[in-house]
Amino acid sequence: MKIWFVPFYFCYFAANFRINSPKTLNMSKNLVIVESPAKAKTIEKFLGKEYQVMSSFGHIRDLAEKGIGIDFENNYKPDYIVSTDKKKVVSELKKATKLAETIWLASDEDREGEAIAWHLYDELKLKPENTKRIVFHEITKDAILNAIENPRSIDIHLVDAQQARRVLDRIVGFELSPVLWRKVKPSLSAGRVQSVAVRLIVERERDINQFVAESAYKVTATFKTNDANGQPVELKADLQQRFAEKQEAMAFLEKCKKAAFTIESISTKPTKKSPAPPFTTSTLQQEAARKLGFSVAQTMMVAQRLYESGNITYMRTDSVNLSSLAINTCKAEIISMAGQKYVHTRKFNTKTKGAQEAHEAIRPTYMNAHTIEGTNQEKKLYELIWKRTIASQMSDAELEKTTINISVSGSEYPFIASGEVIVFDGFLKVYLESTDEENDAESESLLPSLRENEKLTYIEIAAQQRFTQKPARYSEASLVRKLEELGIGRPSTYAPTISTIQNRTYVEKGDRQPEKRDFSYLKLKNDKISDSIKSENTGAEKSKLFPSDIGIVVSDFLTEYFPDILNYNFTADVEKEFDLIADGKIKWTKSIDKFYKKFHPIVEDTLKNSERQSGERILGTDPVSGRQLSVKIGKFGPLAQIGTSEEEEKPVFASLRKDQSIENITMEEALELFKLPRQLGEFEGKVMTVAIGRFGPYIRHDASFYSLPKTDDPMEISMERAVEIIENKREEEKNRVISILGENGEIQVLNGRYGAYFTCNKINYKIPKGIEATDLTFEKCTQLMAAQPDAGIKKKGFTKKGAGGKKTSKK
DNA sequence: CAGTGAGCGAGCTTCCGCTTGACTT
Repeated sequence: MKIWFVPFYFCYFAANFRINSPKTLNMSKNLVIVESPAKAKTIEKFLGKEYQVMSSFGHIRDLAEKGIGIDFENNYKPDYIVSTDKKKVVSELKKATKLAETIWLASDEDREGEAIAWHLYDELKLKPENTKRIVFHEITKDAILNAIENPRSIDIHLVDAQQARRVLDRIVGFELSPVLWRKVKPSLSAGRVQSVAVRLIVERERDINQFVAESAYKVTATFKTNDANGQPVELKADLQQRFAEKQEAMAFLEKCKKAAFTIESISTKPTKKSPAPPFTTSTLQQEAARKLGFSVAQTMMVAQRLYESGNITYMRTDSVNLSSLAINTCKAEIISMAGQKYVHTRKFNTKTKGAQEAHEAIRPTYMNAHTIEGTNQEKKLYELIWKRTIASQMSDAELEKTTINISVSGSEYPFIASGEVIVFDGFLKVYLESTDEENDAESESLLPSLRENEKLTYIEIAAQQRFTQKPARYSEASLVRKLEELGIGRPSTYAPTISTIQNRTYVEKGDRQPEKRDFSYLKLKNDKISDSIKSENTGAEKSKLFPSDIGIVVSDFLTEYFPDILNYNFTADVEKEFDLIADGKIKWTKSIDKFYKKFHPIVEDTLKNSERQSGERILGTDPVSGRQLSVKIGKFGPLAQIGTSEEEEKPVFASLRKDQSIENITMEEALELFKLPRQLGEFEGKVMTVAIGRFGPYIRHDASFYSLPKTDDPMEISMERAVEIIENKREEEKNRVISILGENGEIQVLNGRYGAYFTCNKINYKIPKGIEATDLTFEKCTQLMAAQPDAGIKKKGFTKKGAGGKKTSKK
C-alpha cells in the first residue's frame, strides 16, 4: 500500500550507501572523512580513483544520555558513547580505515569540526603515522588539493575548548532543568541558549505592556506653484517641527492663513547605497521570512534540499566570504548581463560575534544558473540566494537627494520637501534588502524642478496627532538576528532553538488584532481650520512570538536565582574562556571547575530555599462572596480562583481564555470568567448550558455538544438562538450520512465540510470529480481506496522532531 | 471532541551542536 514511498527513500538511501560503502574491489589507498555526505560526493569527483571519500554524518559520539555523563569525582572526565544512530556509520568507517593506507580527517575547520576529527581518531583507533588532518573553507579542486599538500595534526587545545563547551552546556542544562521540575512543573527545560531566548521575549512583552504612547502633532502641507517651465505643479512638504500640544498646532495653522511661503533654498547631494553581503544562515532566514514569508524551519528545510541537489553551497554558515572562483563567475555573469560598469567585486568581513567561518557564505554553486528546476519554494529561495550573491559583487547605486527648504513668514519653522532620484541603479537592478519596518512607506520620489525664492500658495495644511510606536514583538527571524547579535547559538541551532521554546510552550507564535485609536486632525483649507477626530488601526501583528504564562514564570524564576546564566553576556564571556583554552593558556578542566564550584552550590541552595513557583497574583476580593480572587498556573494551565485552599469551603475555579495572561488580566476580566457555565433554560425538558471549552464556546444539551459560531457571544446568546443552533446541527447530522456500504457497513459515504467523502477504518478518502456520491458502490469504493494509498498519512514534518525527541532507540 | 485544579506517591522528564534520518500514536 505504501509502495509509493519506496522509490524516494530507496534512491536516497542508495545514494548514501554508495558513498559510505568501502570500495573493496578497487581498494583505495586513501580514505578521506568529511562531515556531510553531499560534500563527500563532490570532493570524490575532484580527487580521482586513489581517494575514497566517506562521511561521518556530523558528530559520532556524545556524552552518555543517561544521567549527566560527566565524572565529577574524576576531574570532569566525560563519558563519551557512540550515538545509537551512528553505530552503523562508525562500523562502516572502521572497516574502511583498515583497508586504507592513509586516513585524511577533513572535518570542518572550527571547534566542533576539530572535535569530530578527534573523536574519529579516538573511536576508530587510528594511528598517528598514517592519519592526517586537513582543512579547507571552500569546496573547489584547488582548495582541496592545496589542503592535501599541507596536512597538520589534530589541534588538541581546540578539541579541549569544544569539550569545555559540551560539558558546560550539559551541566547547565541537566542541573537547571530538574530545579524547574521541582519548583514549577515536570518536563520543563532550561539551557544556556533557550533560556536566554525566552527571556528576550518575556522582557520585550513587559516593555510593550509598560509602554505609554506619547503623541505629537505632525504638520504636512500641499503647495502649488509653477515649475521652471511655467507649468503648474504640486509639492508636498513636512514641517520640521512637531508640536506637543494641540493648541500649538492650532496656533501654527492660524499663522499659516496669512503667511507667505517661499523657497529659501534647494540643495542636491549625491549619495551612495552599497549592496548587502552574501547570505549567512541568519540573514537568509530573515530575508526569506520578510520576502517569501517562510518560517525559520521552512527556510532551512528548503535550503537543505537545494544543497543536496547540488544547487547551493552549505546552508549552515556564519561566514560572508565568497571563494575567488565564485567572485570571478559572478563577475562574468554581471558583465554578460549588464555590462562592465555594473561590476564591483568585494570581500566582505564577518562582524558577527563568535563566528567560526568554517564554510563559505550561502551562494549558488553555479552562478550562470539564474533559476533551477524544483518545487516553487525551492525556486523562490534559490532566486533569492542568486540575486543576493550577484548583487553583492555589483556597483554601488548612485542617488541624488534633493532637499527644498520652504520658509513660513511669521514662523521660525520651515517646511522641508525631499526627494530622491536614482542616477545609476547599480546593484539595485537586481536586489534590495528588506527591512522589518515597512510602515514608513512614504517612498521618496522625484521632485519638480523649481527655483529658489519662488513663492508658493498652500492647497491644504494638516496637523495630525501621531503616536509613538510600541516596541515590536519578535518574529522567529528577528529573534534569530538578536541571538546572533549576542553571539548566542550557532547556525545549526537557530531553527531547533526556535522550535524548542515553542514545543515547551514557553512561547507561542500568534497574531494580534489591531485596536482602534482616535486621533485629532486639524486641517487648514480655504483659510478655514476644521477640527475633527479620526481613527486608525494600530498594534496589529502577524506571526509574532508571545510569551506564555509558564514562559514568564520560568524566566522570572531563573533570572532571579541564576542571574549569571540568564545574563545576555554569559555566552560571550564563556566564549572568551574557550578561546583561552583553544590557545593553550588554560586547562579546560580547570575552567569548568571554576564554573562548577560557583554554580552548583546555587543549584543546591535554590532547591532547598526557594518557594514553589505558580505565578500567583492576587487581584482583590470577589464582591459577591467576599473571598479572595487570584490567578495562577494550575495543572491544566492558567486559572482564576475564588477563595483559597486553606478555607473550609472549597475554592471555585475557572480557566483563563487563550488570549488572556496572568501577567495582565484585570479583576473585572477575571470575574467575567465565572459567569460561565451559564444556564440558558430548558428545551425538550432538558437543561441547556453555555460554556467555553477547549475548542471554544459551546452549548450543552442532553449530553450533546453544539459549538457556537464565532458570531454568537456566549454571554449574550438567547434561548431561542440556542434552540436554533441545536436544530441546525441535528439537521446537518441527518444529512451527513449518504449511504452505508459493505456487509458490516465498513464503508460510510458522508457529507463533510468540503463536500462528500467516504470513510473506512477511520481513514477518509476523496471522491474524484465526475463521480456522484450517491452512485458509489462497495466495489467502486475499494477501487478508489487502492488509488489513494497515502490517504490518512500525515505530511512529513521536519520542525518538531529536530527540536524534541530523537529517541529512536527507545521502545 | 468539551467543564479538571487531587489523594498512596512509582519513575519519568532535561542541555547544545555536528549531521541526516524515515513505515505513525
